Amino acid sequence: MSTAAGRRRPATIHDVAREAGVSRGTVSRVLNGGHYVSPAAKAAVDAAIRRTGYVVNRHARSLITGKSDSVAFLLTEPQERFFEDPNFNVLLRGCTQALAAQDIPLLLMIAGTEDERRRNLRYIEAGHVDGVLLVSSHSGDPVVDRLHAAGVPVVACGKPLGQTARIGYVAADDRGGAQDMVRHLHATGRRRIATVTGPLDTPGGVERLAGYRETLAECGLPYDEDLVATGDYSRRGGEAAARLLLDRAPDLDAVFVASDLMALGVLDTLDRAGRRVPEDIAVGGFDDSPAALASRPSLTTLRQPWDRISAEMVRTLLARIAGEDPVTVILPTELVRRDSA
Amino acid sequence: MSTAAGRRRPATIHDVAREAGVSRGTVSRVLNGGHYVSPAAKAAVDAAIRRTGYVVNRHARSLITGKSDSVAFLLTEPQERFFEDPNFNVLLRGCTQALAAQDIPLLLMIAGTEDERRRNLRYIEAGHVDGVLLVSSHSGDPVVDRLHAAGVPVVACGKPLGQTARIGYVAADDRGGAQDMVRHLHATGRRRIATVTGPLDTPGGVERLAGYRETLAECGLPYDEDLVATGDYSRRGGEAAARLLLDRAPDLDAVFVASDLMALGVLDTLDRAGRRVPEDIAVGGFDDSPAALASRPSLTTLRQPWDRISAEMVRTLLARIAGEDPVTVILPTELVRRDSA
DNA sequence: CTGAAAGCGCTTACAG
DNA sequence: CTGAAAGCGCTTACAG
Repeated sequence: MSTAAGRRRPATIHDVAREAGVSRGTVSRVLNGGHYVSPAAKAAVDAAIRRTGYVVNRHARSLITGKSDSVAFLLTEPQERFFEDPNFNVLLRGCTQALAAQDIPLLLMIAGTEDERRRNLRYIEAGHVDGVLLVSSHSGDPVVDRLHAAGVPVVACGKPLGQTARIGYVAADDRGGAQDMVRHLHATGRRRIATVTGPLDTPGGVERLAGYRETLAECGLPYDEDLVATGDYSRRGGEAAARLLLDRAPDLDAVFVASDLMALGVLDTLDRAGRRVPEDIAVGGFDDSPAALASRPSLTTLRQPWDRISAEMVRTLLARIAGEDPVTVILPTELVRRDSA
Repeated sequence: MSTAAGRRRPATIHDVAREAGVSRGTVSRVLNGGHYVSPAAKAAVDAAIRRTGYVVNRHARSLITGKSDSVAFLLTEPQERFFEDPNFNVLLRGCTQALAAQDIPLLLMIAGTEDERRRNLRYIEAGHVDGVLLVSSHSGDPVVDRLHAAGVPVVACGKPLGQTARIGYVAADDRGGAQDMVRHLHATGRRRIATVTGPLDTPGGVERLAGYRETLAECGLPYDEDLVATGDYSRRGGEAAARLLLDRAPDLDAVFVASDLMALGVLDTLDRAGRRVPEDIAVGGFDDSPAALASRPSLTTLRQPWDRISAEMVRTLLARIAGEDPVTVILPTELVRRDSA
């Protein structure tokens, strides 16, 4: 086939038509589902396609259909955090592969700077992609509104906060996960259960705190503000929050931390304070990141179903592109028991 | 502008021409560099573009130019390893951003399975991208030959081993980095310096070992096979290699490990064996991954210039697409001194 | 410097 | 079921 050096002029629909002895319209019909085509014609075209090694020219197709048959994966600032998050890789890989199964390429777009954001929005608003998989942690991110205003199908990863526009999203069950963890801590005898939350302008911050609070009530435990500290999803933030908690409530016997990374910081602080985990204080994380396994003690945590999240994002985006209404998908998390609680 | 719901029919070159009072050919000339256009005409067209919000239809352009103005980032199996590698993120992000600066979208392609490989190759060979940024750790990867045979411009990350085809690549100076580390170990008084290599069918495996060996000679130290163990870039592989080394050469006083991840395994083994780092045994890694900072003791290691690697990959690929010959770029690493050596 | 025209490779009503 | 034809939005020699 492709023996000679350099690129050969690729076969066109015209070559296939000549080879098969039919018109170009018939070839096109075979390419697009084979409706209104006789079995004989279809067979001839299929054979001709094989002989000529024909592959459709997507640019020509897109020019006339007005669709690009491609999808953007758009990461808005601050992307650094995501690029350090191993879960992000799982998400990106999952989306790429789910799209590839439908022969849809994924365009990776990073809107870290203002300039990049302008560029990417211009590209998307020009109709160069059929839809957008959006990863944005930014509450009230203007990108969401811009995309919505442009009429571009969008599916977000996680609930977009502070949005008026109704856009579809796929998220893990943050609240349910938090409930599972607090129930577990309670069931193993803990009664002074503290929490380190995520930033309260993120879904994970708000929802996991809500789940914590609800389960406390369910277990007949009082809600005590001294047991609640706000973190920023960083390891250092976890350290500081744990110091604050230890200071305000030295008698605490468990901490539910809204992310594994922060939980590592909590472990550091507890270690320095001479508190043993889990003997004195149980620690539960969230994410089931690789660090959860590597830490000492290994972390009891909640696994987010990133593989299912990516699959659902792609599925619902394609449905949206096909004209369906935006939907919300909430996927369950799974409690992973290790040594810390 | 884009107020109403849904997508508006976007402006075409025709609209711009009418608005500016010139022909479509003139608009096109302005779009493509403004050569052979009078200042007055150019000004009129620029104004019309601004008024109409015109954005070029890339499909139409590509159809006629035969170029896609897009580039693939192709990851061949086993991709899992790369997706766990934080350096991979830096590389991917760097490539995306360097391309974005030229308004060239990056198509992310993962060829993990045979099916995915077929799909991606078909897409690329059909001429749907102008070039490929290739990340392949596989010695003798057939993808390289296929791409070369198809005449698609390619730039690889790291030296492609076992290839007859001459393709361009960008790599860190593995050998020089290894030399720096061994010199450092020697300069700090170590005389029984062992090494844990990477797999010997990878450039990092081969080159870092070569650098180790050369520097031993340079320092007047004998090359002793008992001091060389082969790893597989995994933490467990590092553990096992260290046990082997300790067994064969209990008097060793330093280990140069060809990756940080393996170095963590080495630290585990040394810890269990009761050897103190760095007092009894110095340990040097390679990569400067986040784990290098998090480990105890923190790891002395070699930083790979991933930001420069990505920039050079994009630069040389674009040059190659423009018709230049393939080139090789070797970028220096940097010794990062921390606590382990 | 500029316009008119051809043509890139496809899809899709429109007749038959 | 099938062919002929129009047209998607652009670029690029070709005349002027």
